[in-house]
Amino acid sequence: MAEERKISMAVIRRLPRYYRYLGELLEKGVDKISSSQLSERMNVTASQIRQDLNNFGGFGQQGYGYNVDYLHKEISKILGLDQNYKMIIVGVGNLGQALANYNSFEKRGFKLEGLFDVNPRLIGMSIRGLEVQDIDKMEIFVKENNIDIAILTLPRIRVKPVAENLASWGIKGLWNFSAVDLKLPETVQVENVHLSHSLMTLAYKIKDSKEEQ
Amino acid sequence: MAEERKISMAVIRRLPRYYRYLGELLEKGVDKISSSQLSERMNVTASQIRQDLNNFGGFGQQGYGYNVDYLHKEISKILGLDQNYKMIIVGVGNLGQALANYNSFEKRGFKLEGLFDVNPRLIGMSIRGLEVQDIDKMEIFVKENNIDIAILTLPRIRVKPVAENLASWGIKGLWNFSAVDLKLPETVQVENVHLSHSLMTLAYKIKDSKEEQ
DNA sequence: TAGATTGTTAATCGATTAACAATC
DNA sequence: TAGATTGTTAATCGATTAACAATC
Repeated sequence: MAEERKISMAVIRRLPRYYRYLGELLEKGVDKISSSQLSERMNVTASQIRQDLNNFGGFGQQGYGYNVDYLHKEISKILGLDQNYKMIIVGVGNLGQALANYNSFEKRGFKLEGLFDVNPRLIGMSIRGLEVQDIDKMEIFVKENNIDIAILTLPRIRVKPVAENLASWGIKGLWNFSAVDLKLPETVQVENVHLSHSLMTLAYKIKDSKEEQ
Repeated sequence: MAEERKISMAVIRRLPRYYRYLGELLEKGVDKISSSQLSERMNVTASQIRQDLNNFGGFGQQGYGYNVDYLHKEISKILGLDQNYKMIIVGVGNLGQALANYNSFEKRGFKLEGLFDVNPRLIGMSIRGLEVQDIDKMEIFVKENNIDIAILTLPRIRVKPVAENLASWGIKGLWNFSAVDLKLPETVQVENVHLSHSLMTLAYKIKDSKEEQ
């Protein structure tokens, strides 16, 4: 009964990249690929690809390789992309608006259902057919519509209480764009996008490359 | 002479987080902290903090701990935040506009100097005092103004040639928001922000947490 | 001085790579 | 069948944690 598991985050974070490359191959009409061919394209070792995939099962065929379409579908299942997710955006400032205008998330089953803000100037505004609502209405909305994911694009000071509320209302995931580390019950999954960290890392890389000459 | 180096990216990517926590402590007026106090706040081991810092030198004092202000400044130097960086945004769609409106980057020395797009409807538009310019004018602009960093927020198909041009014009870093892996001469440093990857990872975490119950 | 906490070495743990037997 | 390539075990490498001597 006891499923051996606990796959490392390092592996998981490589899956979207495999998924992307396989999608591109699919578009090009390539129907089979070996781990070594893929490794060359992706600049990783063939060994790593096989190890990564074999965490989830044997998707290939000895002597042949991997069927691109099949592997692509399997990875999408592993990542949970065969599901649909209902999302809301909390904080409709610049970044929130930008994400609201993205339509590519919907292709993968991430459906935007609501927009919320405290700012009266924004409330009532419409983005891609959705009206920005007062954040006071969020509790009822989340509960009634069974929202899965909240995109947090609000000022860092306001994030903590909002996240805690959302957690208590049964949200499953938070996509957090604020420079705050959230400590929440483990019923809620948090994925952080720390843009400032990323930019600082770029600064380091630039500095470091100069020093190497 | 031979400086022993090559610090792993794992270490580097933790530095901005240390930097952030130290900044918060500074705001609170805390002037000293031990690795174990910091480790508790940050949810990492004290040992890791000391190891990480000692890659760059001894910033603490036995029996005392670390001076918050000093350590904060030192980390900022390590990351290269004591420098100024001139940036441009290439692709002034939703995300490009959102980033253009961010003012917090400037506080750390990242100065936005120009905006570029191909879309005639966007050209001439003004964001925070900067006019969107035709991408044709980018070469001269980058060279004349010694631009350090280009923020790439353009459609994935257009990224590759633009990145290659920028590289040849002497840009030092690319902050790439498109789902493309760039292969460029090592004079150019690339930092990717793959939002779609991040969202897929969140989907996995949600799926995985459900399965665990 | 005694107590505290660093800097650093050594031990452990995990992740990546290499190798090869299994098998299509 | 022979050739190719996977799945998987074993070897290596690197990163994290533990331990403790140095020292403030």
